[in-house]
Amino acid sequence: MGKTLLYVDIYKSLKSDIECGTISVGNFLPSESELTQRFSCSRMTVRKAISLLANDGWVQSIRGRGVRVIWNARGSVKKENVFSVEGLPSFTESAHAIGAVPSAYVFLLDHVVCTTEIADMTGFPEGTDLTRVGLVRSLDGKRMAIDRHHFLTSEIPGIDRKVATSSLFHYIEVDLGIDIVVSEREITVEKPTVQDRKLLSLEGPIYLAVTHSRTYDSNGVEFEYVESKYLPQYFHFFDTATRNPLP
Amino acid sequence: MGKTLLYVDIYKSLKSDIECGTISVGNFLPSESELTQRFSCSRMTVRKAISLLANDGWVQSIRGRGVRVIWNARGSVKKENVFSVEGLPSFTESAHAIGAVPSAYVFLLDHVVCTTEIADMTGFPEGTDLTRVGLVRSLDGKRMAIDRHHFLTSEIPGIDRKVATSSLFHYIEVDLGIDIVVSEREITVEKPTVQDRKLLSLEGPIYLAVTHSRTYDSNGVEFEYVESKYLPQYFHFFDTATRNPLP
DNA sequence: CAGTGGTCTAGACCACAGC
DNA sequence: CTGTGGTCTAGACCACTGC
Repeated sequence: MGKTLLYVDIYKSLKSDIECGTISVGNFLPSESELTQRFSCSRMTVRKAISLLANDGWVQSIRGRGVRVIWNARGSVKKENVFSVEGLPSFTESAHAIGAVPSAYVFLLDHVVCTTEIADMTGFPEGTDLTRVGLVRSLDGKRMAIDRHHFLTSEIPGIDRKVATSSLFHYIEVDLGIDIVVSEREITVEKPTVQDRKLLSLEGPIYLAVTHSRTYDSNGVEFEYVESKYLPQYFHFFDTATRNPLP
Repeated sequence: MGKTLLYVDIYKSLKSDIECGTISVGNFLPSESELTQRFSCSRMTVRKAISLLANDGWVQSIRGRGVRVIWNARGSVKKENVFSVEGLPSFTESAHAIGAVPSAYVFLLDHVVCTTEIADMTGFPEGTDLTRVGLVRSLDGKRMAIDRHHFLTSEIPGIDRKVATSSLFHYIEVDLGIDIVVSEREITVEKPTVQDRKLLSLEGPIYLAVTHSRTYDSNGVEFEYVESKYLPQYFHFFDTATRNPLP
């Protein structure tokens, strides 16, 4: 399946060296010229691989010195019992990563026509048909999050209870053959609504971690808008930021 | 200061076209070959500029078709009265961006030697001298966040109450001439401690949005570890994620 | 089919760090 | 001074899109 992209090979090789400790934190990667020889490729290909590592927060390039491996938060938290919200893994993938058994309960599944109000919120064109899916996510039987999806029905047709309960990501990526390419996400902290309280059996005062995101396929079409609300103890988000690009 | 980097010029030019609506959401940028002619440069330089736009979440490349402008959350919230936690702006910069008057109260300023426990938390080497700074941040006189900094004293010496109260970022970047390059950040939602409650005058049950981050300079040295706790109504975080690089 | 972006090569000059 | 990464050129072939 996997076409062998040269820079992906190099990326994986270097990342593996870092994860295994062959190159430890604070030390430098082999120089670009050394890597071009080792992999028999051009310098640009090596640099592409290194830029992937840098974007992931594994390394930092220092002009005149080399490329240094830096501390990476993901490594140290990996095996703890927290549900990590990072990159674009599916709920099921994230659950398996921490050895928990995921399940889902469908509390909503219907169709609506996109109104002006919904269009403002979701970014979908007015008048289009949207599939709404409401899910309560559980880990090892304990309810921990609510997902409220809006799907563009023309792109993601045929969602039923069975699909919604198993894995929406799997259905979209494998069954429909759609590439999930990019997602914009906004994180806030809000009080639960009355419905939230019922769905998660919340009692007393509490706040939820809320994410709103829009997902695009490889054709640049937005096909999903989703609001997720997490119980605070299950919410963990990692980010790597850079301060520079535009002076 | 402003060396003219070609790809930064192209980046700014295209970004300006998008922000002004010259190229609106859903439409395509000029093709790479057209841009190479317009800017009299090689294709790689154009692609570098486009990759910056893509990393910022402005556009999405679609093979065989072009580069499409996509909806961008930052644009629609820009002028609202929310304090945006995004990229690596300083507190003062973010405050000015929404037209609010920032202020700070120093509740802690001392030195400690890095113990094993602190080293685990912050990532600093054991035995080094650390400068601790505790701040309560206010917007227009209303307390909204707590910052607890640990600075590597050897890299960031001379922090006093005056520096801490005005702008730490300005002191580090301008006065000390240190480039802030990259920062790793973790976001969670937690209950306030007793001290948090006193500092923010909190009453009743509430949760805070918490970020932990490590900041590195251009030499790859971690010089700052900071925990920030925000009142929920002031916390907004934006992120663009991609699902691909490593199959 | 022509046009697009994705990958890749083989060079070049520069700014900077360390000796 | 050498070696490093940062920028940039001028090509090439490929996979994919739309006509």
